[in-house]
Order: sequence, then structure tokens, then C-alpha cells
Amino acid sequence: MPQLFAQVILPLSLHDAYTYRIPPSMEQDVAPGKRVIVQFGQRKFYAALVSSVSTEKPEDIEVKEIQQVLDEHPVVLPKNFEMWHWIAKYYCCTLGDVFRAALPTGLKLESKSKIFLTGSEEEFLLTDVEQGLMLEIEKGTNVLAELERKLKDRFSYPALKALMQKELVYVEEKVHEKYRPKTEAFVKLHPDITSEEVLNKKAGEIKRAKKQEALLWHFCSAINAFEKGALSEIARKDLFEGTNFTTSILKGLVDKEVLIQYQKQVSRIEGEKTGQVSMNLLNKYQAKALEEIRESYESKQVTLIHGITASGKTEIYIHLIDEAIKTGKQALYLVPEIALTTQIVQRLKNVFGHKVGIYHSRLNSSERVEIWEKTLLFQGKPGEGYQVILGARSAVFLPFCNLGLIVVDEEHENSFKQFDPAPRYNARDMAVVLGFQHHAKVLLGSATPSYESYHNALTGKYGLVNLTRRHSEMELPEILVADVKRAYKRKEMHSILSPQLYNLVEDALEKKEQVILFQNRRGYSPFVECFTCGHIPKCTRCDVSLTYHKYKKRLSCHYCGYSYLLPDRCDECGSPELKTRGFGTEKIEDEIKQLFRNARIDRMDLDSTKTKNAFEKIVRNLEDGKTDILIGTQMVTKGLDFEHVSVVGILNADNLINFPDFRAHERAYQLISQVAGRAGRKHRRGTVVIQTSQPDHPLIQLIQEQDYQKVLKQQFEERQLFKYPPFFRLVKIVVKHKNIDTVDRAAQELANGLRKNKELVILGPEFPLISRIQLWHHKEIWIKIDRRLHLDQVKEGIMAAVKKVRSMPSLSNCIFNIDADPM
DNA sequence: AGCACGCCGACT
DNA sequence: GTCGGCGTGCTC
Repeated sequence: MPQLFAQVILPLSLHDAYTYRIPPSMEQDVAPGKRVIVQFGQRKFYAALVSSVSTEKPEDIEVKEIQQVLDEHPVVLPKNFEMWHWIAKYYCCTLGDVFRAALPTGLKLESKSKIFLTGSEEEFLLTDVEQGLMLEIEKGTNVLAELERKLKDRFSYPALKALMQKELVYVEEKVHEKYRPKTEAFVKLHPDITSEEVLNKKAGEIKRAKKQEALLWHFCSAINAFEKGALSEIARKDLFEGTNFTTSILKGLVDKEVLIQYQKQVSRIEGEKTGQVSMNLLNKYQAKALEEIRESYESKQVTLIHGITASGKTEIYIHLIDEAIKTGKQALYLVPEIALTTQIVQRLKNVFGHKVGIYHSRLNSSERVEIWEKTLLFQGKPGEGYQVILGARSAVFLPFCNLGLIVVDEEHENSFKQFDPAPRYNARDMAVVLGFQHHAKVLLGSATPSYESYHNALTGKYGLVNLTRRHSEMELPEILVADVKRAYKRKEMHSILSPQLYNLVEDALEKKEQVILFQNRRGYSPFVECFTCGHIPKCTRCDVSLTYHKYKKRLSCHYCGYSYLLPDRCDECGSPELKTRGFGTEKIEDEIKQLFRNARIDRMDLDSTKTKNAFEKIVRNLEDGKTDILIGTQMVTKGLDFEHVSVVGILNADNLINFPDFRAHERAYQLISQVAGRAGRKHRRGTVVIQTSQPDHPLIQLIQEQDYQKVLKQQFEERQLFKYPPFFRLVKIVVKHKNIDTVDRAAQELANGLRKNKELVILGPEFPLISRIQLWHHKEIWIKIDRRLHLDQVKEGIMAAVKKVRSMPSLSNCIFNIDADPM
């Protein structure tokens, strides 16, 4: 038999696959899609993924051997692998990057260097650093990385090397399996006991061991041995529950071959009650939309449902998922991370029971591995695997074998896009590609669809279904615009609330109705300013002013986390008069508490939801009517169904509209209409007040009209004129370096290189809004690509241009982040 | 991402 | 003369 070699992908940012020899003993076991342990470089071991097996050996290269095969069955299917290649190409990253994003942490292994004492008795004169090292190792710290972290500057590699040379310590590389299946002890009757007679006979033999006998009868009644509907086995902990039996009593019965005890793999995922509830009936508008979606699918792979807030899209999704799984296929339901609340999870579990798996970032790594494996299981044992997956963006990487339907709810949400690290993928777009790959239908849903999707619908690439009725015949909220500039001039602004909004809030409180106030800034104030000299404290590592957080009394940087106590005096001139400027949610909370002293006020932002369950508690309090006024950032916009909110205030629409980004208007409109959608649920029309100093701004007018089609029409003209999506494709490249001159040079070289392709429109290089983060200077280049150009070729060109700059002297240590379809 | 190699400045 | 900084290139 000829020598076999495996091409493997390593979990590192490397462009090529690497070849390893397959030892004869492993020839049967190595196969594409399985993980193998290989040594890479001098020391490190990794779990790599086999991409292919062949007899070809690379020339002139010393090939290492595979150390171990980790999987019995492939963990990645050929189909999934195909997708990985597509991602690497489209998002300009390496297969290793995709590998890291795709597999749950529990399946990615990397060796750790461990240091052990040799136990040598020899005496040496050690330096201080060497002695410090020995002491720490003797204390039991043996992971190299930990040693480094604990000793900080008292750690040095040469000292460690010296200890190794003196043969006092040695280093070993160890790979740790991060995932261990959870097992539990189970008990069942010994296989020899085949009838009640045999059992009675056995029982007679143990009459003298009273406790054992009692346990045996307890066991029999627990599983109803020899009765109809008997269980064959029982978990030991269930058997012992509420009794005084111990494992030693059980052991007696096991020794006498009456019972047997064994370990069995169990799931970590809570087996909540899966009492199946039937699906809700659809109202006539929902039913009509469902019918239209079905019709659309006859000619289109992808359909966009434009359904206003509270129109009941979820129920339509559930009906479609039900149809898909009845044909024996899998369904994937993607939602933004924040929308994965217990409400939606419970709803799906109620309808689809144990067929549903939930996949998101808050699961621990073992739970994620279990979801992965149960998704995989659907291929061989459909009954035991997951057929429906509800998940956040990373769920697109799960090992599906036969998808029939993919639903992407709130498809316009930018949290479907991964910013960092690579691959900078958009799960919504991947869902579409995944749909084509599996010949599955794709449904994109939103109350405010992204311009990209809407454009695809208008041009006929996607089907389009409108759902414009809210359930219970609810009316759209009334949208009022408060001109704060004029109110200031007239000296009517006595607080952050315009008189209009103030009166409405007061009114609502009187009627025991709830209010939501939206401000897209957390903290107390976005910056502080010295009243005397005008100095504004800035982050020393980033190019931003520091936000003041009152409850912590600290100035903190929202980009790197750096923070310090608010000084008594100005750092520059020593003046004690430091003024807070601008409004964050904290300051608004303070002020509202002053204004409405009897109201129960709560705040929802990143800071108030950091602790576990805090988010859910805030939501519950509002739902239960324990909160009168909720102040929040965009967190309040995400799929929360509040029943008694009658007034919504958008405190500052200006900073949304004026944001320097081509998507600012799209985002502002989406955000404002999502917040507005919280107003007026059952039986009552809500009111929304938008505070702005530009009441005549065209976007404000359009928002007031609540006519999305009109917004799109106007915005499309602008986008086309200025060559932006959906008419042009975008690629953004961020060049980073700690030295500002190096960034300048690298970015300039790259722009020059890119400009050689005359078909591309190149913007920059320019400093972005925040031009320095964590001591790294940034410079951006934007590439606008005509949709008629050959995209693969353009991307290859971009990669080549980056590669060329990277190879220039002294620019190789620049970081180049390529972002296809940036958001 | 590590890690080794190699070329320059600050010490014994 | 050596130690150690970091820039550069390679890892099957």
C-alpha cells in the first residue's frame, strides 16, 4: 500500500494547508472532516482538521507524522467545508480563520507548555530570577503561560533555559481535551434476571441483608419491573432520591449479580419539559402573507418579508419551519444575539420540543459542543439529532447536512456582521449562500429591511411579501417632532425634556401608563470639560474623550476600557471646576428622577445589564408594571414586547442623523422606527416624540410619514449617485501600526497599489473617526466595486496588493484588516 | 499565532 | 567582549 498523506487545516491565520504523514496504524481512521493532533513548529501541538487524504507528498519538505486521530466520525461535513472555502475567498481571510470561527472552543485544542521539576538533588548557585522561578514551580504553577503571568517582570526565558540546562526542570507539551462528555451512574437489572420468578429467587437469597433487600424492592417499584410500560434503567441519583440508601448498599446488590451499575453519557442541556403545544392559528393577514411566501418560493430561493413591528412574523416563521421539518429537512432560525430571550426560546421549545437546539454565545463550551454533535447526529440518526436550530450568527457554521429552510429575523441588524476577528462575515448573507448550497428556502424578515435586501427584492432577485397590519388591529403610533432649538431660544427647555414630551410623560404617569426614553449614549456624560481652561480629558491610548460614569465616579474609555477616578481638579490648569457635558443614560436617569419623584425609574444599557439575568429582570419589571419610566440605549429596541408603553421619547435624534457614515440615515431611520414600535400595543395608539434641532431635516419628515418605500426611493438615488451599496460593493481595509508614520506609509503604498486597477474607486487613505485605539494608529482605505466587475478577480487583486505591501521592508509588522461588505 | 534566527545598541 | 532588544521569516 502506498504511503498516505493528509492535508490539514490548522487553527491559525495561515493561507495554506499543511501535509502530514499518516502512520500505517492510523490509515483506517484518518478521513476528511476529522480532527487530528499534529506538531506544528518546534514545540506546539494543535488539533488540526483533515481536509483531504492523498498519496502525494510535497517535494523538498520534511513531513511530520500525525500524532493521534481525535474523532471517530467526521465533525465537519464535506458540504460545510465547501462553505468554508467560499467564506475564505469572499471575506478575504484564511481557512484557518474560518476554522477558528466555525468550531466551538471545546473542539479546538492547543498544547500548553508545562514545566516539571526533575527532582535533581544537585546544588547550584542560582540567580535571583532563577530562584524565583524555582519557588513558583515548587508551589505548583506549572503551565508556562501562567508562570509568565504570575511572575510578570520577575519572569525571563533565559532564566528558564538556564534551569533546564542545569537539569532542574524540564518542559513538556501537553494537549488537553477540553470537552468531556458528561456521564452519570445508571442502574438496571442484571441480564440473568429474565423473569419475576428468577427475581424472587434472588431476593430470597439476600433476605439477611435487610437494607439490600429494601433497596431491591424500591428499585423494582421505581422502574415497575416486569410490568407493562416498565423502564429498563434508572439514574442512580433518581433511584436514591428521597431515600437513605447509599452506594455501598447498591454495591452489595451489584456484587450478588442482582443489579448492574454503569456509566452512561448524558446531556448537559437541560431537558425542559417538552410537552408539545400546537401552533397558534394565524390571523387572516398572517395567513395571507404565509400563502404569498409559499407562492414566492415557487420561483424564488429567497423571500423578504417586510412586516411592521408587532405584525406577528414569528408565528409565520414557526409555520414555515413546521412545514420544512415535515419534509424531513433541517431548519435554521437566526436572530440577533439580544433577541434570544427566554420568550422566543420557550415558544420554539413548546412547539418543536426536543427537536430544537439553541446555539448562542452565552452557552458554555461543553454545551456548545453538544449542540454541534447533535446537529451532526441528524445525518445518521434523525430522531436523536437536532432538526431545528435557533441561534445567533455563529449558528451558520453548525454542521448541517440537509437544510430545508433558513429564517433570518431582523435581517437588517448589524449584529449579524462579525467585526473582529476575521472572518468578518455577515450571517444574513451567509444564510443566503447556505440556502443556495442546500437548495433550501431562505426567509429574511424585518420591519425596516436593509437597503441591500430591499434592493434585491425590488430587482426581482428576491421575492417580496408585505405584512402591514399589526395584530389586534393596532394602529401605528403618532409621531411628533419637538424642535428643541426653538424651545431653547424661547427658554422653554427646563430639562432634557421638551415641554411637549414633559407633558406627555406626566400625562402617561397619571394614567398609569409606561414611558420609554431613548438615548444612544451610555454613561453619565460623554465628556467632561474644565470650565476655566476648556481642557477635555482624553484617553491616553485612544483618540477619544473619556466618558464620565457617575455611579463609579470614574472617567472611562469605551474603546479600551481604561478608566480612572474623576480628579478633583483639572489635570491641565488645576482649576476645580470640571463640568460634565452632554447626556448619557445615567445622567438622564438622574434628571428624570428629579423631575418625576414618585415614578419608578429603571435604566437599560450595557452597564446596567452586565450581571447575569439583569437584562431579563429589567424586562420583567417593565412587563409586570413595576417600572414607570425606562431609560435606555438601543438595547430597548430589540424585539421586546411591552404591553403598556404609551409614550416613547427619542431624546436626541441629531446625533443619529449627523453621524458621519454613509449608512447614518438608514440606521437612524431603522433605530427610530424600532424604538417607536415599542409604543402603543394593545387597544391604544401610542405617541412618539422625536427631539431634534433640525425639524425640517428630510429624514425627520420621512420618519414622521412612516413610509419606508418613500425613504428607500430617496435614499437609493443618493446611494447610486455616490457609488455606495446596494449599487456598488464595498471593501474596507484598515491599516494599523503603533507608529503613525509607518501607518501613513503602508496605507499610502497600499492605496497606490490598489489604484493600479483603474476600474476600482479608491477612497483614502484617511484617518477614521477614532484614529487611535489602544496605542494603535488606524488608517482606512475604502474600495468601491462596480457590481458588473468580476468579484473574485477584484478580491484576488486586493489580496495581492496587501501581500505586496506586507513584503516591503519595515511594513511587514503592520496589520491589514480586510472587511468585505463593511457595516 | 509562536518561535528561532540574526543584526544592532548598552552593559560587565 | 556579551546580553538582550526587536525586525524578519518560517512552520508540513
